Amino acid sequence: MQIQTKQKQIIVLTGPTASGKSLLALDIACQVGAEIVCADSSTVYKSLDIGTAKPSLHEQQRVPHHLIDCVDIDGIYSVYDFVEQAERCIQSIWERGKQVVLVGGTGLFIKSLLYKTSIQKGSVDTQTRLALQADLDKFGKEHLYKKLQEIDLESANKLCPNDTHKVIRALEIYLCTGKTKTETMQLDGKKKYDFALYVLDCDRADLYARINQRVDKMMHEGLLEEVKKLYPYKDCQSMRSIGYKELIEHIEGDCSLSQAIDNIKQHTRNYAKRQLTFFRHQFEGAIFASVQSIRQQYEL
RNA sequence: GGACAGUUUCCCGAGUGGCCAAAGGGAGCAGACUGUAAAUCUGCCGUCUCCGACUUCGGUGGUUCGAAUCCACCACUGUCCA
Repeated sequence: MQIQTKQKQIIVLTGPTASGKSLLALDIACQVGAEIVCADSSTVYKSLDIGTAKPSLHEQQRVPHHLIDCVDIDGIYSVYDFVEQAERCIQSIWERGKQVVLVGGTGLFIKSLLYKTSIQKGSVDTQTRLALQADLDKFGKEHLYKKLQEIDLESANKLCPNDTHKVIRALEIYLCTGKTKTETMQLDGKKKYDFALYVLDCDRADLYARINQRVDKMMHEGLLEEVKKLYPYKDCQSMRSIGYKELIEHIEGDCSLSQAIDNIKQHTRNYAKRQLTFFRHQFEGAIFASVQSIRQQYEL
């Protein structure tokens, strides 16, 4: 028996890593007859399997999953790519008369997909970015920050000179489009889809314990072997994911295996906390709920 | 049994008479977030009736106007010699 939901309302399931999103998504998708779209910046990569807790092939057979394994390990992927692909996926799922369950822990991806944003082609350019990076190395972060203050004081005020990452991006937007970041962002904010957004929430101590256990489980499943195999790609964007960069350090002899494992656990916990902060403040109307209560709601 | 070395705030670790509630890092908590986001960055972080007060630097006494810093003894830890 399937419960009745609005076909074009997207069920969004997010929450910190290891909160049980994937399994819940699977069950809900079965229950309402939906397909799953993943909003996860790591599972998009091929070959990153164990460390990203990617749904197994068996699970992927139960319900069609989209946006998993869609980039090569040495490829680059950005929010722009995600939004573009996700929009297409959603469209085709709807055309098949199915509902969409959007699951994932990458808050920025979800936000950019669900709300109107000025993310568009042409505001990014590797050459420009490299040049800005060179400026940073040569003249220092204060110099870059001053430059941003001159062209876009509003953006500069929101940033800290130390956040060179974002200062560079703001300058890049201006250099590529002739418009400031503040100008390009003016039209943003409206909802693009009808959706119900759930944030899986649980006791912090429980979550941290779950994370530790999951890392141990990944090691048992052969994470180290996976990383060893991918070692030649160690400098790729994909390999900066938690679980991979730490084991690379160990393989290169910078730390013991147990130290590397501890680091993975630590970084995952730190990440989970950051995710929670993002969910709390970036989504209006998000429903914070336990896995239990959501299961009840969907009669699982 | 003897010789050194050490004991600092949750952890690591600086500090060797006043400028020390005590550098720095980590953890923790809170926050920011539009094309690297599993990224990048910020704030708080002994207690309080919080522009001031109070209690801390293994323990107990002592020297001093003043001690985490000097002295004595005790406790524990580490290395070395027996």
